[in-house]
Amino acid sequence: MRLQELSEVTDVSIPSIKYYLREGLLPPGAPRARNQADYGEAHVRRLRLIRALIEVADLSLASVRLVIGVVEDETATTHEAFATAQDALSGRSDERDGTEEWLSAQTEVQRWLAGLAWQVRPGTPAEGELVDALVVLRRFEWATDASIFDHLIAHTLADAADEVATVDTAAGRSAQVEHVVIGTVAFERAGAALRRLALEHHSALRFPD
Amino acid sequence: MRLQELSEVTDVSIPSIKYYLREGLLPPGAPRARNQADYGEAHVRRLRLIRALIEVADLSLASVRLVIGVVEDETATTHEAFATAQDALSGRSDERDGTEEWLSAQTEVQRWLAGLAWQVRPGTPAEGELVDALVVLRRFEWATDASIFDHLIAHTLADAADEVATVDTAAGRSAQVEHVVIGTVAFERAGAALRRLALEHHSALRFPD
DNA sequence: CACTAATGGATAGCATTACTATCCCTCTCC
DNA sequence: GGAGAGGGATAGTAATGCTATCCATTAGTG
Repeated sequence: MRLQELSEVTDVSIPSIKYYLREGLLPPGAPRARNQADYGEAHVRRLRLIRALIEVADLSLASVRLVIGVVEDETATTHEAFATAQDALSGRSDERDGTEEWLSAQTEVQRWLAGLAWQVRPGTPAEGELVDALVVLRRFEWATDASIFDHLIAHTLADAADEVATVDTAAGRSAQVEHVVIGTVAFERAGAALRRLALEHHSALRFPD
Repeated sequence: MRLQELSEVTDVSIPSIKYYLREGLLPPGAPRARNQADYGEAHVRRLRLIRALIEVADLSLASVRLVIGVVEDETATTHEAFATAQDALSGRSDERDGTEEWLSAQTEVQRWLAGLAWQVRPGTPAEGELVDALVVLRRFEWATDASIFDHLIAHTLADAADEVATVDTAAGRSAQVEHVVIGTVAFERAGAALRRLALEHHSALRFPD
């Protein structure tokens, strides 16, 4: 497959593909000659992964690079790879951490998480996102402690179990990581969208006017 | 309250506040004199809303402007205001719409949504986000139809009902919209974070190594 | 009443991100 | 043997979200 065909199949412009090649997000094609390269299914898949991360997960190219790094790393254990990928998918910057207000919320979130006894690393970006959410809920007098999140636990845990169960143990590490990444990204977006539709539905029921 | 104090209380720099004033996101303070203005609680709240939308919901200032427009509009009905706010919170661009692949997924999503019989407007950004998610799931052979989202319905609907129930009917329109906006933003972020932590937990259980 | 410092208003500059465009020369393939 | 695709390099660009500087005014401070 030549560059132009790759561009047509994936609906990504040639300059963009060249840019991704320059940035090392897309591996170079097999050099058929000094200036003629051959691209295959792997390149199509990689481009689709990049576009999904940019368009659906709203990641920066820097975060996309991290995710791809995990996908390409065949040395880490399966669990390590999944955990690192989840971190990269967050796209969170830690600029807000460290204020008194933030640290107070962090202490509360950590206390609450400890009560769940989940096997998660402390200090992950996901923990930081929970803290961000609690800070906002506190500022607007929605909540004071993290028990406001209690009702999310049951179904979230069940969903996650189902999603982890779909991982094909016979597949290679890269395919497994890619599978989990796509699942995370797509269901996160779908869940948020469905949540907003459900809010609209219930608002229609409660406020018919 | 003077500009500097407002800046200190909200932890937003003076140039940023001036910028928000220029952009009309923050209403001007009460002019105590030709070049001295007085800011109050409403300005603190508004700045917190802006920062929450930027930092937690990752909205652009253009989308923040839309949300604020809804918050300030006292003429719309409660339900109209909520629905419009949900649209603004999406931050989705419709650049991807219209390809054959996308339209096919859209047809499927609309068919599936019709089966739910929810009272939602067709063509909302949230519907577009569901379509985006389905397109990705199809590309990576995760799913072919929207029934992959079935398991999300029950708890999403229950969560939304709870959230709508917390709206204080005695409060003013602006306070109600602000309440719903903050709830949507914070729980969306918290739900996604908790989902990633639950994935890590279940990955640890299934792949202990 | 003098003086430091903040204010509103205006305008310009800047850093980052994600491309996009242009050259230029090589090499392929019909 | 000539059109055209390819690689490599470099430069340009559009949008976003501030940040900096200047200015004349004026408010508190002693």
